[in-house]
Amino acid sequence: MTPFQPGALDALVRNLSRHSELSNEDEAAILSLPHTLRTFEEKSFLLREGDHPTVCPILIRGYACRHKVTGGGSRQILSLNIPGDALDFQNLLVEEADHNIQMLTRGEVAKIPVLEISRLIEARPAVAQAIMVATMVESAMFREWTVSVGRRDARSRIAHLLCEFAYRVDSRGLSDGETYELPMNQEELGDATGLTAVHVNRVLKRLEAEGLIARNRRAISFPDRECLAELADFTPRYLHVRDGVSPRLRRAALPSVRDFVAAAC
Amino acid sequence: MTPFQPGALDALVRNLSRHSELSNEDEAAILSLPHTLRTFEEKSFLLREGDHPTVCPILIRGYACRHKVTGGGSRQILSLNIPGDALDFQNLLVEEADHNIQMLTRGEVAKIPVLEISRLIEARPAVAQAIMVATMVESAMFREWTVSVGRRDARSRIAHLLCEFAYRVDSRGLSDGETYELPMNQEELGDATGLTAVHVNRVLKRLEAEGLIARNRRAISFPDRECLAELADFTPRYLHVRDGVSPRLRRAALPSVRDFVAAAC
DNA sequence: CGTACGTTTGATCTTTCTCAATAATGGTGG
DNA sequence: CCACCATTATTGAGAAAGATCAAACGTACG
Repeated sequence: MTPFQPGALDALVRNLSRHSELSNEDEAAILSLPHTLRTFEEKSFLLREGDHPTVCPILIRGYACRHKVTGGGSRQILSLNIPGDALDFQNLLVEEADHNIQMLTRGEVAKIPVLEISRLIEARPAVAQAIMVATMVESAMFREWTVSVGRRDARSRIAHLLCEFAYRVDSRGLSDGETYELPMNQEELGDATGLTAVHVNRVLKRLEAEGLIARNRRAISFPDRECLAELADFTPRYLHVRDGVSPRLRRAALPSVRDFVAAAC
Repeated sequence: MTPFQPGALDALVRNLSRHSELSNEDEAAILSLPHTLRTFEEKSFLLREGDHPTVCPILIRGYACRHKVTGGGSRQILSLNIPGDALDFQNLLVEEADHNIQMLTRGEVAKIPVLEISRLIEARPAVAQAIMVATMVESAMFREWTVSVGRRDARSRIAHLLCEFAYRVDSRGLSDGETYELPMNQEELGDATGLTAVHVNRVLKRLEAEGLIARNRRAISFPDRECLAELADFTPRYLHVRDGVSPRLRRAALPSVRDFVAAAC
């Protein structure tokens, strides 16, 4: 457990800035938030249903997910978290957490005392607003996730998850825009999409055979991104990114991405 | 359009008080928020994807839902709204709404200027907190909805929707605790649960044959609530109601409800 | 009384699940 | 380096849940 690791919260700033305008002072205030850094192993829980959280964990490195388990024992993954995500704005204000947060891979987490967050919110309205917006955008992602699970077939569902993951990773500057290391196995992909691992496998093989994705172990790339997005019914409006994705991607953007960027200007 | 209807915002206060502690002054401040009242017909849109909302609509009478439509034209209903719900905290801070809000029945809506909400939030921290909490609880409902659609079979899914609806209506004192007028047809029930109307019909008939529900047109009652909740895998923790439901129901509560209430004390 | 809308029912077809077995893959200890 | 183990991926065959298509039946309402 390392206290006050300078630079650890860069990713959080990059995350919040995607949706909101932050001044240099705002950014500096976030970066200097007191926190402790800790490594968590793959599959370790950061929060369990029923807990009452007292610190706010920020994912610095690695990947995590939110999930709930039904009475029958099956699991539904509700969202993926990538570096820079605040993992617990969702539970901060309620008595008991209603879902679990679990690491998908080994990674590092910065924990900020809730009190410090409260202080920052009071001192800096722009930061308060940015946190609210980030939380709302998270809700928007939950909604789109429901649409996928409820109304898209297995192929679109998986394609949609891949598109969203790639888009989010890109918009935070975490990828080369070519290849994405998917932080989960086919079982977990099934739990995320409401399918079985077996069916996930068949769909992935089909997408591969159709030339829509290329795989090497868990690394995935998209030879024809536009076509995949079309099939996935992926429109990034719900991600509410202010300026679209990185310049590199903006050039070669999907039509829907282009529209979105144009509309946002 | 009637301005300043006194008493119209009672329902909002009742809603916010379910999760947060509000002083008499806080409640008075909410009740005296300037607003206009308007009637909306069944199926009319209160908000469309792409809109930028400038007022905050509060549902006073009648029922509404949030939904998204896929590229293929199918609809996924994401949540039901009942009197007292603020319909648009979710979109207030983002540039473009990412989903639609549509009346399920005829009803009345109070529109509060966003500016007035901002003022109130600045003046009364407890109200700000209550609004945040209500928004978080809404997110929790989105998540549970996803679990239903992703991991429960048709029977449990519909049963779950019925349990949640009844519980929410009860906890806001909008029912006699016996019979519930479901504000939607079987097509809409299908769009909410990710099923077809035909299959919804078959499941309803089956639940009826099993004695788990009784129907008269759209009015539904639950002869064996406990058993239905069991089958639905319904645990109201995610609704984060502070003191459980009305005293009447608390007496005859489901085991899960009872546990929840006990835990909350 | 006819029209529109919603419900109900039957027959058939598809998608996805389940069960089961086999093949890769990566890591471990010897 | 190799044998062994656990985990994950892949494939096949059969079953089941739910979708689709089509028609009939009610009921409210103009």
